[in-house]
Amino acid sequence: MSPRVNLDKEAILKIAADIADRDGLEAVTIATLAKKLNIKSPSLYNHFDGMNDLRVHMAIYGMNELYNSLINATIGVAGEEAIHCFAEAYITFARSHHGLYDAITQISLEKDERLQVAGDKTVELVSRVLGTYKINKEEEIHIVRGLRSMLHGFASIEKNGGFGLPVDTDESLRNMVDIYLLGIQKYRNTEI
Amino acid sequence: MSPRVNLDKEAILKIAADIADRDGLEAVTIATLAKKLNIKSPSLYNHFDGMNDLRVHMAIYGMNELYNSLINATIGVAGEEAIHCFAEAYITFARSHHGLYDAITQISLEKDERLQVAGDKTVELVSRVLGTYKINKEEEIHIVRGLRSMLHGFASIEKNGGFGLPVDTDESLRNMVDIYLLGIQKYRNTEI
DNA sequence: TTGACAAAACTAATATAATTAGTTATTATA
DNA sequence: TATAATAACTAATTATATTAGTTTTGTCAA
Repeated sequence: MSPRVNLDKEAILKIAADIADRDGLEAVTIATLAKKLNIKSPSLYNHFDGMNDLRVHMAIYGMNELYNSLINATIGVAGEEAIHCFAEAYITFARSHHGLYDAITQISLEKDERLQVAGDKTVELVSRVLGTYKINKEEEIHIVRGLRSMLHGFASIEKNGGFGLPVDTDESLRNMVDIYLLGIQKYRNTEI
Repeated sequence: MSPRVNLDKEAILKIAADIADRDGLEAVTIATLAKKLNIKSPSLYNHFDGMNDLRVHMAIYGMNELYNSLINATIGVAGEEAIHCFAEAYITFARSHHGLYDAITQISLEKDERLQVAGDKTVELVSRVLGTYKINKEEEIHIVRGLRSMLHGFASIEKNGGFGLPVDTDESLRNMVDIYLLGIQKYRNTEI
């Protein structure tokens, strides 16, 4: 009857991400997604175990996309510049992938162990980019957590229109990272 | 027939917040909320203009609750200590109000101007707490944005189980704020 | 080449949510 | 006490997620 559409998970997730980025994450329903794919709602269950499973996979897909952007932005740069590149790429991703970024950040990592794995890659990348700023193992973890917090918080607040004042947000980002890096330097001097 | 329950917005929002904190924000449906209030779903429309309006009001309610906690935590303290108190109170609120915190942070402030107003109070409080660290007007805005980003990002990532490693998160918070404050100091010295 | 099997589509049906329309009861107040 | 506003109600509609059971299609082995 209907010519088999031949979908794979990856293709479906791409479409789902498109809907999310265009119309918001909550616009990705079984119904809208199925319609975009030219199939009926129940057919989606051949590929995903329901809405929950779809959300998990969207998050993993998004994390990998984000990771790729971040890797790309930090190839061939080092030190302070690398960190700024990283930060800029992170925020750029969030800005251009509203819905997918929501998919990444609105999910509890305990829901599925593959989420943890996908997230760990990026955490490790943060750590590598911070290379020269490290002090010791434990301190490194704190510093990585701090940078992740700053970047996610910035992306999230900006997305929701939380930076209302007419002051350039790009400059705020650069300033925030600069201050943090200066802080690490000073912290290191104090420690020794 | 049914004895008039005599609900007011505030009372309803308290119950809604309870459900959100206990079972997650998505568990706050018209149906569950009405049931908790011993009324039928359509009766809720006498108090709120539907789900969207309820979400807006939950966010405003949450912002005010958060603001009160923050005010409370920063009375009678000054300088660096005040900022640490502020940060700790912020994270404590997020930890003990998972669902309500989601209500605050998952809404676009452009949806309703009262959201902007409620948020501005807290932004101004951040600014006051940062008192001594200010440099100039524009710089102040960047610094406030930075601190807000850090705190929200930290709360959000922690809530989703993003800090997986067995390292104390309280220490990470203190460390992050310390480094930021050190950074501001150093930044200020560089500027002059 | 064919036939069987698995994958992936389908239809039909159910449960739950949000919402609207129209009605009834209760409360405050004129 | 009568009335008007408020806030509850029932009934009905639409949309969503999901399940059960069926049909189609493509692949691969005999």
